[in-house]
Amino acid sequence: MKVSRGEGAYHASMSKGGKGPRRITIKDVARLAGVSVTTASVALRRSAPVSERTRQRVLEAARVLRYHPNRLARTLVLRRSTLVGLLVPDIADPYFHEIIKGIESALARHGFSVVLCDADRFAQLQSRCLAELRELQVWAVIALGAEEYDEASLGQLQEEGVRVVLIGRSIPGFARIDIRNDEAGRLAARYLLGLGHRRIAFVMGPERNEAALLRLQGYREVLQGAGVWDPRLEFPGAFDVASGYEAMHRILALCRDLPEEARPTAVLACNDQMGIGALQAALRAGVRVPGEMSLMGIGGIMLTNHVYPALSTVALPLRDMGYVVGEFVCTASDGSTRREILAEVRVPPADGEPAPVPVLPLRLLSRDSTAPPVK
Amino acid sequence: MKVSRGEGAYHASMSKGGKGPRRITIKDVARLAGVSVTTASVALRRSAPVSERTRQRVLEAARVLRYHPNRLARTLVLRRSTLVGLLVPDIADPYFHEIIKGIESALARHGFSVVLCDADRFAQLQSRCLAELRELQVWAVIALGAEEYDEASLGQLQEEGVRVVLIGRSIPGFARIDIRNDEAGRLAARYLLGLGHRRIAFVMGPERNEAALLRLQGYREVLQGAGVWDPRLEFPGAFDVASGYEAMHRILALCRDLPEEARPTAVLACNDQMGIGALQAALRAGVRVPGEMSLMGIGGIMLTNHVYPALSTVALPLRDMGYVVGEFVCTASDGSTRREILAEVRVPPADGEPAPVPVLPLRLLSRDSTAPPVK
DNA sequence: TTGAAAGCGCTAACAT
DNA sequence: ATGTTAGCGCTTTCAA
Repeated sequence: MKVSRGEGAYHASMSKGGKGPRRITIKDVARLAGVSVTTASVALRRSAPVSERTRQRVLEAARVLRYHPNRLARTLVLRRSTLVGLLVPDIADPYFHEIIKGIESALARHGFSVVLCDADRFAQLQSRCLAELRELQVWAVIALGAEEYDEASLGQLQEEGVRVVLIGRSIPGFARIDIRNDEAGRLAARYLLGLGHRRIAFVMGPERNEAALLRLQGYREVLQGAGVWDPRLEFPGAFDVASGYEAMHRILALCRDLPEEARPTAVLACNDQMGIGALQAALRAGVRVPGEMSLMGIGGIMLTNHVYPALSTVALPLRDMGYVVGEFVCTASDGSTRREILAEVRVPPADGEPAPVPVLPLRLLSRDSTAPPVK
Repeated sequence: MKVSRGEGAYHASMSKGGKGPRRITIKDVARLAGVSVTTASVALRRSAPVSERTRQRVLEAARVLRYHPNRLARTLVLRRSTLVGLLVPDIADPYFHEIIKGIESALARHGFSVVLCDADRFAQLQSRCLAELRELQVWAVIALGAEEYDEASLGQLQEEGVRVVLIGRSIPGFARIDIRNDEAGRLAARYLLGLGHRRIAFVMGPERNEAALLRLQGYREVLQGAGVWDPRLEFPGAFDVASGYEAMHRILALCRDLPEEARPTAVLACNDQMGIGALQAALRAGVRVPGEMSLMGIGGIMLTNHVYPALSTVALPLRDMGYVVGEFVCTASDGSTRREILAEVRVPPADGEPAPVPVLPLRLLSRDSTAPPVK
């Protein structure tokens, strides 16, 4: 069980751990540097004054031994974890990628690590994931875009001091950060209107999805404002490509039943995935895009640029938002945990505290799938 | 905020932790059940015989208190982590999604959690990620598809007893699991040949990417076997959509310089992303697909089904492979760590031990982007 | 069958 | 400036 300068350290290690060499601990560093464990710790962490000479000795020992601190042990004693749980309904959903990257880069800057939980669209798995994260003593949980949350588990976590942040859905009592979804809907609708379209169909998102509802609301507002809203032009969808495909089928079917002037000339999909599905359905049906029909999505995922014709869309500041979330999780003090942050708009000063809300602009990407309607 | 019958337990907690309620520990459970910590532990883990009555009492207490064990503490004392590091060059790359899902489901079955490290294509970040994972005392590291690995860090990790598994690249001394990339190349080439194509261009992957090289090799073999291989029809690429786009531009330029009969009639991209880029470039250039040019990819990512026309491809058993990797990491005993596993083919019996290699078949997906060449 | 004690790797009082 | 002691939450000897 002795270690230090390595002669036989390897040998001794075999005794306890069972298999594999024991890892280097701060004890080894201390021994090699000829100081106490405390001094080694202090020298390494600069948490108290140490003579420069000893500090160098300790650092040198750590270098030689390739010492890396055991973060689990540190967490245990400090009662401050560096693990953050990321709950995502489907890692394959491109909508989350930029967000995750943003989150990761913020967390990395602060020395946090990400535990990934792909809940795989199952509500039941979500509870298990949350239990797992609790066992791992995570510092925070960031929950992405699920329609349904296990509020009880989430609540318990928060009770226990874990920061919980929701994206894409708000539940009273929980912090939430999101982009301005309603504004995205408005922006897209205004753009289509500006192009000259009057009959603009909408492919909706999942019924219980708040982000989807907000985008729909934005669309409605603008169309109503222009006096061209028609509820019959709103079609159900579920955020996935297939449902966009189906929706477009229904839209085309409707077109056949309608007189020329009553047909929609543009389709706004509540997200890019559905926009891409719709595009595919239109092309397959022989509909020219944007010649006969303009199509657009919301989101700005890379994919929209990789279809032909490239899909117009509203680019959401997903990565920046992710970054904000990461920063929030790392820096928020306990009191401010229950506030909402909406990018793009400064939240009303909730409790006098200066709102830590960066402005994350939405960008309209006018590409090849949209054009003025043929008269 | 109070903890069941918590006579005073809660109170005591506020003293140390600083902020937030203390989490329930096994001590609390023991106290409530009126037994020692040891007995509580034993009852919970069934690690030794306990009277049924006490066991029930402990279980009940744990239930009431909503006790969840601290996995970090357990790891510390048991010297057996439940964390597995996942090193991925780019979480947004769809190629990894199914693999990750497979890995996750296997790991979850065994009670392991995933620490995600998005190395973001930077070799330098990779070292930091690896250091981070070591600090987290991960049980294993699964490294996905990087061209370049920090072999030193990886090696040290393995020295320390961490299981290291590589996907998409082999380094001597490390375990590796992958699909049969060469076979995928062969399968695609044979299919195109079978369709009647004789001049088949190939868009290559990154030069140092082993999976890419193997696919290229399979393609060459088949074409050479048929006596139709032409090195001038091999174009550089980098696995991303943009490089597929560019490659197709070059191919089309070549077509203009070539006499009718010497022009390629099909393009095989080394992965789906480049196939999609090539498709886009072709469509944009007014080339009919598959009328004038057949296009296909390798991989079988969802995306191929969401472009128009749907891209033919070779579906790789990515999810299954991921699952195999996960299982491997959880179950492998130390001795077998340095073996290679290739799906689809039984590895040569390395050391007499029965090869734990499932057969994961490749599937050719013949879709709308490929057709016989026009004569 | 149960409990007391020791210790995993680390850090923070509190001495010295 | 440095070392001693205690303890984070847990499990496992080893006694009782």
